[in-house]
Order: sequence, then structure tokens, then C-alpha cells
Amino acid sequence: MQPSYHPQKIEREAQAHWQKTKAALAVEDASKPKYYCLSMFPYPSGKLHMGHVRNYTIGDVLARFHRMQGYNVMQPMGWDAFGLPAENAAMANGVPPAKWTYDNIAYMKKQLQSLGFAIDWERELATCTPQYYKWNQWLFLKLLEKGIVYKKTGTVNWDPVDQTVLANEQVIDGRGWRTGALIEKREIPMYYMRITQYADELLDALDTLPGWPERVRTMQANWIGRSEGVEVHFPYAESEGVLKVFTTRADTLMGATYCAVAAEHPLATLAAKKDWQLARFVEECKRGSVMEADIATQEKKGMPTGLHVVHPLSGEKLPVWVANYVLMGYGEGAVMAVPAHDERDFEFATKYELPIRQVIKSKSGAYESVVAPWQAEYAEHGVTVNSGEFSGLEFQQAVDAIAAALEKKNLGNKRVQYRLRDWGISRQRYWGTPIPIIHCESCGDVPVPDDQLPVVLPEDCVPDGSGNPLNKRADFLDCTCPKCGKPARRETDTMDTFVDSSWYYLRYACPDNANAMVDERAQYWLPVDQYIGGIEHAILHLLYSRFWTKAMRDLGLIKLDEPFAHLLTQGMVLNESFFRKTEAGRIQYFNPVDIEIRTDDKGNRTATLLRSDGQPVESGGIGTMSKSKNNGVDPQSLIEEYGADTARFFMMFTSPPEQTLLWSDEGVDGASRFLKRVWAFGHQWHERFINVSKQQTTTYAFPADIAKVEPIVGALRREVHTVLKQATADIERKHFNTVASAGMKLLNTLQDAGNKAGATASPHFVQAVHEGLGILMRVLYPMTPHIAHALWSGLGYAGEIVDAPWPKVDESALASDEVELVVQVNGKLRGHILVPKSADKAVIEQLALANETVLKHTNGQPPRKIVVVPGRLINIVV
RNA sequence: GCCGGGAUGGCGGAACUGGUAGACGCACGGGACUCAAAAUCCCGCGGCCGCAAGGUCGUGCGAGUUCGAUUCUCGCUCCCGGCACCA
Repeated sequence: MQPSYHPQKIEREAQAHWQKTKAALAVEDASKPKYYCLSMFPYPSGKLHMGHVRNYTIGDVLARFHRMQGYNVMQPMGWDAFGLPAENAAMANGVPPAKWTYDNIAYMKKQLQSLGFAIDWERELATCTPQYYKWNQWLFLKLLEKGIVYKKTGTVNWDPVDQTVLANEQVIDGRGWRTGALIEKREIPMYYMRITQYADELLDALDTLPGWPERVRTMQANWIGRSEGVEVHFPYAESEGVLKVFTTRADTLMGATYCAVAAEHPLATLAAKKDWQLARFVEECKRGSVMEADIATQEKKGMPTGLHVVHPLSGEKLPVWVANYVLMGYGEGAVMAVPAHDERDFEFATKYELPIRQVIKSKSGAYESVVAPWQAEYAEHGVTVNSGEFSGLEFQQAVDAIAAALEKKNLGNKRVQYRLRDWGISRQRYWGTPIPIIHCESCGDVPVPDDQLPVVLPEDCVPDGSGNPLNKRADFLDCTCPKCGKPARRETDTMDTFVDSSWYYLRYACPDNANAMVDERAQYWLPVDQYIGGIEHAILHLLYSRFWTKAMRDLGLIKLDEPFAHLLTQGMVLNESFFRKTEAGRIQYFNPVDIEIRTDDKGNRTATLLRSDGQPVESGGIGTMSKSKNNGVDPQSLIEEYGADTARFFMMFTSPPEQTLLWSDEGVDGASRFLKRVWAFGHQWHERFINVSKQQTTTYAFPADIAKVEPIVGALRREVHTVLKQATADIERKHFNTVASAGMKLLNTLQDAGNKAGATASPHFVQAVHEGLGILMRVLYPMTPHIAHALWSGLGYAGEIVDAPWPKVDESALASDEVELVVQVNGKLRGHILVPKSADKAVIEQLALANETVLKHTNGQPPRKIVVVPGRLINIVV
């Protein structure tokens, strides 16, 4: 054993050893419980960032820990390799997205390997390979046959200068990011997945996922947004037909004073034909953003259409307005407006001087009549008033009565509405899975036959920002119609990359199967037992994956209702940013590695200076690591300087996995210092362990009365096993930061005991240290596998640490016949008393009341009440 | 705007089911070693009052429930994630 810690050397050796012994290879084995541990696969953006390091370290800790517990573990890795950044890089550098992507994958794979993750690389996949996306295409066609995939028009951002569709991300303040041109909305035909058909199951099955965080389940439930209400039909006053609206507040129907439709609603289009001012307004509405956040925060604007509808129950004529706050994508694209009991309607009615009619009386007496300004109580359920025959009813009674009346007149009915919309998967972009459709002049849209799959994406295109380069590729476009054999043209739209990530976890079970999307091995490995990824995926990716699983199940491909049994959503990695304002008024950011922070003698910050010129910089606060703020820390330099174990240990120690993690150079130093101490301690005891048998790695024989005969041994073992007990509970509930501190406590304990025992250490004491160090190494192993591996074999413990079981707590080492109780007077801590473990309540009370400080604080008053919490505290109330 | 989450010393965080607030680490201060520095080791370290013993305040803000609240309830403030074409 080397006397000092050389992480680069021991990590290289450990990794080479594990590669040679195929330590991470996962093989189906029915004799053991399986554990499928999956981290969200990375987008190959160029190099790893700290978020990746954190994500995959969490996954690796769980994978290694479960192996220690006897599970047959599979931890795979792959690449979410299609997507927009590759096209952006192509535009910037002229490199084809394929080459850029494959180069990035090669580099990032090396980085992942240098971190020592126990990944079964034989299962590696990349979504941009024809072997993978063939099955996107195949399933797309199966779902098209079943009617789950269908075609309709959808709205996209159109850049009129580049003549191209832009992603939301590429629209900045309503303008194209490259051209600066005002963006228009455009309606184009697209393929959709009928996820709404599964809305009820996706919602109900959330209850079958106790392993998911409550907040994610709540977010998904709200996203699906099932609401029960009434569809109301308002007949057109000036023509045939009805305006359909959906409402959850049918009890307020008699208070409706106008209706409002979205700018895209047919009624708006119709009215705009006769009114140029309205036409201009409708155009203006269509110009705005397609993003919900923008629509919800923009100023509410509207214009009357001049058209009217008839109130289905009162027969009153109500005006129809076009309003920019009505969404075409939700419900019917039209709403009935009840200004007295809906905040948005109230605001709108006040602005445009539309009538406000109160039809609900406050039940709590919070208000008498609805008057400006708006009060939250106006929207609460209450008793109906001013509603003719429907007056005097409670909420549910009113809804029932009004729904029945509407149904009788054939002008409405109760129904369920979802907020969830169908999933549009067409993208007018190059670097994605080609949609396997052929357009034929005589046969229309023809699916590509199975035996012609995959439709291969040419890999040498270089997008230039003006439309999809596939449209310029005759060798891709030109084909023959599979039905009639005449010349035809291929579809050039590609699929949303969420399609790729909706089923990759199934493919890891059988990545080598060229003849089927999934096979029986998926049945063995699935569901994923533990899924780990960013909270930012709480809705879209996870919901699409759940939907996809159910769709595949219904095609008979798998027997699986839910893909992910347990979910851990890890927090983001943050860092402080530093900047200066240049003379031109621009903000220039400096990387934190180039900043010197000065502090006073209390540790408070006094100055932040740029090292190169010694001049001050300002703090831009704490935020996610990003290119724009230049506050990223490169994992590569960290690994090279400190080693993988330090990087991993720092990540686990600094924050609990679900919380944000604040980067700290000093924290990294601390982690490194700890590992050096671990190594030094191992080396220090190396010689003395020679006489301890290898058999004793897991079973140690101590005399039953060791604590009495050798108190120092008893005390050491009590400490070690107390910490182990805590560490075991913590790793099980995934509190890795306290598992890391348990490791530190173990080392402190062993070191203190060693210092006390000195050179006179007895054989039992050496054995207790041997036991404690073996426990320490196994507690650390999931987090810092390399140093644990090297010490384990270096110190002569039996076998390899990859095969070692998680240590067991020796309850007999914890035994003690006295407990310390906290004594409180009136809830305030006043002292501690030592009582025999067997002491009953009366004895404890007596001991406490006789306590000197208690007497002082009770001032001789008799206790009014005494609360005793066994094993914890006693509270005397006077 | 809507949905979800968070806030504890100078800093990251700990406190399992309402029971000793601040484990563990970082930073900082003092000391040892050294010609010196680094590294390492030892001690201290929430605020205020006090030589000390001890007292007192203290978990974003304001209320409430309780013998007892970081933990439960209600009302706020600020920060973060998502909002359907970033992944």
C-alpha cells in the first residue's frame, strides 16, 4: 500500500479491473430479485455538466447499494441524441449534426467512464441510430392504424424572413432569434398522439405510484386537469347553429352577460370578414406568442363581433366578443362570461363596461353585493339568487337543476373536460426521426410498409436556418408510392424528440434485437425500479412515457401498466456568478474560478476581485450553471485535479439529492481532505491488521462482557454501530448527505479511539478497529467506490468489495443500561438526568423533581402537570 | 397569470412519527509543528448580557393549536421549477 492517496492511480486501476471482470454486466437471472436502476439519459451536448455528474452519481450510489443488498442490478446508459442544439451547432460551425453528435457521444462516454459508474455499457444505445429510430417509425404506424396517431392542423411559430418554423426557445420577445423578424402564428397539418384517450387512466393510475414524489403526482394530476362541468349551447341569434362553451360553474349561468371566443374561433373569422377593425384585432391576437405563460400574463383585450347568441334558459340576447385570454386549444375555444363571479370576466367587463349581474349570495356573509374592486370571495360557491326558478339553491343543486333544464331543451349536458391536450409530434426539422409517410398524388398519405423500415435519415445534411434541409434532398424526397407504384414524395417532418425518450428504458432490456422493438427480456427487467432525473421533467417526459407504456401495452407488446416504480427528482446544481458593467453598459461575466473572495476575521465577505487585475467585480447572485452567466464548473478539470471519488463524494455530501446543490470550491477541498484522511488511516493500521483473519470480514467474535472488561472496545463498537444504524436508515431513504457525514463520523470515531488506545491496543481493540474500518469502507463504497476498492484489497479484507454485502448492525454492541433524559420546566431545557433503562414513570418524576436546577426554576411551586416521553424527556409544568 | 416546491448560524446542511435547534462539513479565530510558508494536528465558533456560573432571544414574516412547534393549521413575502416546439 502507498502511504499517500493518489486518486488518479487507484481510480485508473480500479476501473481497469472492473472492466476486465465485467463487474457491471447485467444478466437476466431469475434466482435473484432484480433492480433496474435508470438515470435519465443525457443529451450529447458536448461535454458533461455538473448536473450530469450529480444525476449519475445518485444513480450509481443506488445501483451499488442494491447490489450490496443482494439484487441483480442493471444500470444502463445511452444518448438522447436527436434535437435542436445539433442543428444550431451545424449552423454555427458548418458541421453536419450527425458528426457533431457522434463526436460528442464519444467524448462524453469517456468522461462518464472516468467517473467510475457501474454502467453496463454493452446495452448502450443512441436514439439517432436507424437501429433505434426504426422502432419509433414502426410504432408510429401501428398507432396510426389504431387511430391513436391522427392528423390535424396545429399552430406553429413562423419566421417570415427565414421561411422556417421556430421552436418557442428561438422566439425572443416575439421575434425570430436569428432574423429579428416579427413572428407569426401559422396553422399547418401535423400528426398528433391521442394521449387524451388515456387521460382518465393516466390520472387514476397516479394512485398506484407510491414510489413517486407527492409533488410530481400532484403536478401531473393538475396538468391532466380533469374537471366535471356542463357543456352549454348558446344558439346564434343571427343565424343557424350554436356556440358551445364548457363551464364548471353552471350554477352561475343566469349571471352570464356575454360570451367570448378565441381569435382563431370560426365565429371570429366569420365576423372579421365584415369588419376590418375586428379583422385587424384578430390578426393582432394571432401575432402574439403561442406560449401559455405569455397569454396568461398579457393585458386582457377584446372587441365585440357584432354578433349575438341567445341565453339558453332566459332567452336574452348576449353579445359575443373576441378576447385574447380565451384559448382555442382548451375546451371549445369559447367561454360564457359571468363577470360577477369570475375574476378574469370581471376585469374584462369592467374595462369594456359590460353588465355585471350577481347571481350568488355569500354563504359565509363575506359580502352583500358584488361591487368593484374584485374580492376573492365573489368566486366562492354560495347560494343562487336573481336566477328565477333556479334561485335559492346550493352549488350542486343549482348545477344539477340547470344541467337538467338545458338537457330538456337539448341545449347542453353534463360532461367531463380535461386540460390535457393531444400531443403534437410533427417537427419541421431535420435532425430527428423521419415520419414514415409517403405523399402520393393519387393515393394521398400512404404509410411506409414495414419491410421498407427504417426510413433512413441522411447524415450529411448541414442545416442553414432556412427551412428543413430534407426538402432540398432529392435522394431522400423522391420515392415510389407503395400502393400504386407511381413517383411520390416522402414526408420531411420529423418526430418530436420526446418520442425517442418515451420508450428508451424498454430498449435497454434488448438493445441488440434487430427483429423486434422489445422482447421477453423487457418482461424480466421492467418496470424500472428506480428512475432518477431532473425535476424539470416532472410533467412532459414522464407523462409521455407513461402514456407510451400504456399504448404499447394495448398493442400487446408488453405487459406493463407503469414504466417507473420509484422516482427520484434531483435538484439542480447552482453557482454564484460575477460580472462587471463595461463602459458601453454591457454586462460582462467572469468565471468563478478567476474570482478571489476576501473576508474579514469573522468570515464575512469584504470584497470580490478579479484575479487577473485585482479590481472588484459584482456578484450576480446564485443561479443554475449556464453559459450565458459564465458560472459553469467543468467536471473534467475537477476529476483531473481531485479524482472521481472526491467529485462524487462532494456531490453526495453537500446537499440532499432532491434539493438544489450550491457549488463550492472549499467544499470540494473538504471532500478531498476527508478521503486523504481515510487513506492515511487505512495505511496507519495496515501492519496491525496482518493477524486478523480474512474470515472475520463480516463476523467478529467479541466476548459478551467486552464492554465491561475493555470499556474502550465497548465504547468504540457502540459508536460504530450507532452510526452504522443511522447510515443504513439514511441510505435506504436516500438521504445520501447524511450517509456521507456518517462516513466522516466513523472515521472521527476510529481515529479518536486509536489515539486513546495508542500503542497499547489489545487484540480485541485491533479487531474492533478492523471491524469499524470494514464498515466505513462499505458505507463509503457506493459513493466512493475506487478508494473503497483499493483499501479493501490493500488491507486484506476477504473477496472484492463489489461483492461485499452491506454491513449489519450488531444490536448487542448498542446495549446500554442507562439513558439520558432531557429535563424541561415549562417547555424550557433545564438539565439532563441519567436514569436506569428500566426506570418507570414514577421513578423518573422523582429523580427529575429532586434535580437541583429544576428546584431552582420551579421556585418551590408544585407541578401542575408532568409530561414524560419515555427514553427522551420529562417536562414539568408549573 | 396558473400549477408545484423551497426559506434554519458567516456558508452547505442536520434534527427519524410534535420532544435537547445547529449533527457533519466549509469558512473564520487561537494554538502546536516549521527558519518561514504550505500541509497536518489540537482548541474555539448563532446573537445579546456576563469574568464566569448562567440568563435571554433565535429556524423568512404575522397569527393560531399544544405542556412543548424548524415540524401541524391559516394568512403573507421572497426565491426556484414547469406551462405543451430546449432537453
